[in-house]
This record gives sequence, structure tokens and C-alpha cells, in this order.
Amino acid sequence: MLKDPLTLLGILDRLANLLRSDMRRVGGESGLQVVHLQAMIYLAQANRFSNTPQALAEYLGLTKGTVSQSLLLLDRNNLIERYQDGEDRRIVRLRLSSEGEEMLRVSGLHELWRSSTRDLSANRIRTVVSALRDTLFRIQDEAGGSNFGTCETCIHWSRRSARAYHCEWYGERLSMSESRELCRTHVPRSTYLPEDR
Amino acid sequence: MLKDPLTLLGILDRLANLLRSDMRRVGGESGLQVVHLQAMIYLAQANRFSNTPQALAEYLGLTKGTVSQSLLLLDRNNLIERYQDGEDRRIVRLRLSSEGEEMLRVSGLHELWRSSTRDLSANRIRTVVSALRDTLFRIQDEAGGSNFGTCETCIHWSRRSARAYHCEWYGERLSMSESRELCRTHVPRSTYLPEDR
DNA sequence: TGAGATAGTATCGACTCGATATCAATTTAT
DNA sequence: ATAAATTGATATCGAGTCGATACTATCTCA
Repeated sequence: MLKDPLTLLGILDRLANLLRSDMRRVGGESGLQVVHLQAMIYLAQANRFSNTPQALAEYLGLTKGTVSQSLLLLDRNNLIERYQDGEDRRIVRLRLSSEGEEMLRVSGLHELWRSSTRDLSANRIRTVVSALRDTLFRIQDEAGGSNFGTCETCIHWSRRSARAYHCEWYGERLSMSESRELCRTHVPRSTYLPEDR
Repeated sequence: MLKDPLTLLGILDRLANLLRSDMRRVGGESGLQVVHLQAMIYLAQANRFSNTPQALAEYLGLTKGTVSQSLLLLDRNNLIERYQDGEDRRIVRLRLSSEGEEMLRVSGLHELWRSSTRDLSANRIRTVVSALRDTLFRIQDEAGGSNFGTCETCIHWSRRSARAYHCEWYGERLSMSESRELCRTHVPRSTYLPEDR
């Protein structure tokens, strides 16, 4: 019983190495390092409050100085665009360029994953997602850094009408598609509830 | 429905970054890089057929030249020991030194993970392990490299008596504890069975 | 016995990464 | 209102990763 969580950790470790190895292969074809692809993949998911160098650094667990270098390179290769924030002029906002999006699309990075999960039943996937999400939120919590997640599981999110959503934290309206993006100020709605014990 | 596997991938991605970040923190205290800790963690699990530089390179998805460098450093720091194989003198075998084992034990690398999975029921963990293991074996299969896994799920493994096990592939006896170690020539017993669809 | 395969090491150049320092914009304290 | 502290980002430097290439030693097998 005590060993099962570690078995799970071993599986995650190996999966992580395989995904990383895949990124290395794909990146090598374009002269990119793994971290560059990770940055692009993050930017493809991040919402408009989380598309900054700082947020990316927190997501990757690297220092902002380190991330700054990688972003310079991505910019030089025209894979991302950087622009200043309108309100706070210290802040640099990031987005994938159309070349960057195209490059991700062509890379086929998700293909291997998609084909390998093909035969998992929807029910099984739901269970796995739910358990791993709880674990993730809990780890994020205990680690003490930023908490990343999507609106669906966030305490700040509410529905205003059929297609209008709202974030109490930022005090702004959100479209439905925005609500599926990744946010750096996520607070889980019901992590490790007492009932679960 | 189609999106759930990608959600799962997103969670794994974030978990991987957190684990990596944790390794960076721990390694930094001893002047080690992430890859060094990964190597040590692998060696702590690998069985006696899989404790070579080549196997480690396959596990990490790196070239043997690259891994050779990391092993040199670990050896210089007395965290691992290298010795020649008795039968094939090209082969170098690796094991953690007692210092290396101590260092892993003290690192507390698994603590965060253990405490964060504490509240998952045994049943839930079993489901997650089973689903992710299927996915892992399938990915390994499609990726075409080495397949890593433990005897329990391997087609070459059989029980000879109460406490004696046997590997048909290497034609050797295995103790019970050896049967729980990681092997580089693992062939999954029943990955993606038709019944599962 | 000799050709090819396999395991590992050495070297080199491009790049990562953290530490540190610096700068500009914003917020807080007084 | 203004000084101090904080925050977001960039620049520089050194140690080390990583792949590519080339090389040695050993083993396999025909």
C-alpha cells in the first residue's frame, strides 16, 4: 500500500523523460532546445493574465533571467512576439507568432500522446485526471509557488449568463474559450476535501 | 471528450516541471544538476541487467556520450561506483555508492510527492497506475526505443516457487525484491488488450 | 581470422542555467 | 509629495549539458 504512490511517481518520471525526449527530437529539427518548445507550449495555453516572462518562469520553475534568454532566442527566430502592457509599462506580454503556432501544429508533438491514450475509456481518463489534478493542486500548494490551473476548477470563476463568465480576482469578463486557458493565479475550488479522506 | 487526453497531458507537463524544479533545488545544494539526480534515481531502481551507461541513456532519452559525461562527474563526487562486467569486458556496471544512497535518502525528494498523494484512496491510485501504465507501455512501444518496466507486468517473468522467480529472457533466477526493480528489456504482459476497448 | 556490431570515452561548439548586477516602472510608507 | 521598497525585465559571466563526431576496446559470427 505504501509503495503504490512511488510506483506512480516512477511511471510519471519515465513518461516525463519520454515526452522530453520527443521534444528534443522535434526541437533538434528546428535548432530549438527542449525549453524553447516548453515555452511555446505554455504560451499556447496561457490566458491574458499569464502571458508574461515572469509567469512562464514560475511555470517552468526557472529564474526570470534564464527564461529571458530563451525568450530572446524565440523572438530572434520570429516564433513569438513581445509587446508592452498598456497599463503597467514594466510588463512585457508574449504571444505565439503565426509562425510559432504553425510550427507547433506541424511538430506533431501531441500525436504520440494522443494515439497512446486512444484506447482509454472516457471514464478511466476522468478518474485519472481527477486524481492527478488533486495531487497537482496539492503539490503546488505545498511547494508555495504560483498555482496554475484553468477556470473550471478555480474559486474565482463564476458564470454570469449562458455564455458570459467572470473572474472575481481580476474583476473582468471572460469568454468561454478564455475560461479553458491556463491561469497563474488559480486557486483550486475543492482540493483535498475532508470528505475525501 | 476529445479534449480530455490533452488535459491530462497538461497536468503531466506541469507535474513534470514541478518535480524537475524540486530536483534543481535539491541538486543545487550539492552542486548537482537535474540530470545527475535523475541518473542516481534510476540507478536506485535498476535491476542487474539494466545498470549500465547505455541503459541509463535509453531511459533518459540522451546519447551515450552525454550520459558518459554525467557519470564521470558522479564518479568524481563518489556518488556512484563503476566496475567492469565479469563476462563482457566492454560493459561498465554502475551502482550507487553508500554516499550516493545516503544523499538520496537525505534529499527528501520524495517527501513532497508522498505528502501530496497521502489522501488518495488506494483504489484511486490503483486506477491511475493502471491507466498510466497502459499509456506508458503504449508510448514506449510506438516510440520504438527500450521498454522499461518491472517484472510484475513483464511477459518474461514467472514464478517458480513460493519465493523463487525466473526471467525467461535472461534465463536467470530472480529474488522477490529483484522482481520489483526496473528492467530495460521489459515486454508488457497485456498492454491495450482488445477487451479493453 | 577478419568484418561488423556493440559499449564506452574524448573533444568541441552551441546553448542552458543560476547568480549577480542593473535599470525602469510602480507601489508603499512616511 | 517624495523617498524607499518592490516588481518586471534584461545583461553578463562561468560552470556545466548536450549532440555530433571520432575513437578505442571487446565481442559476435561467418
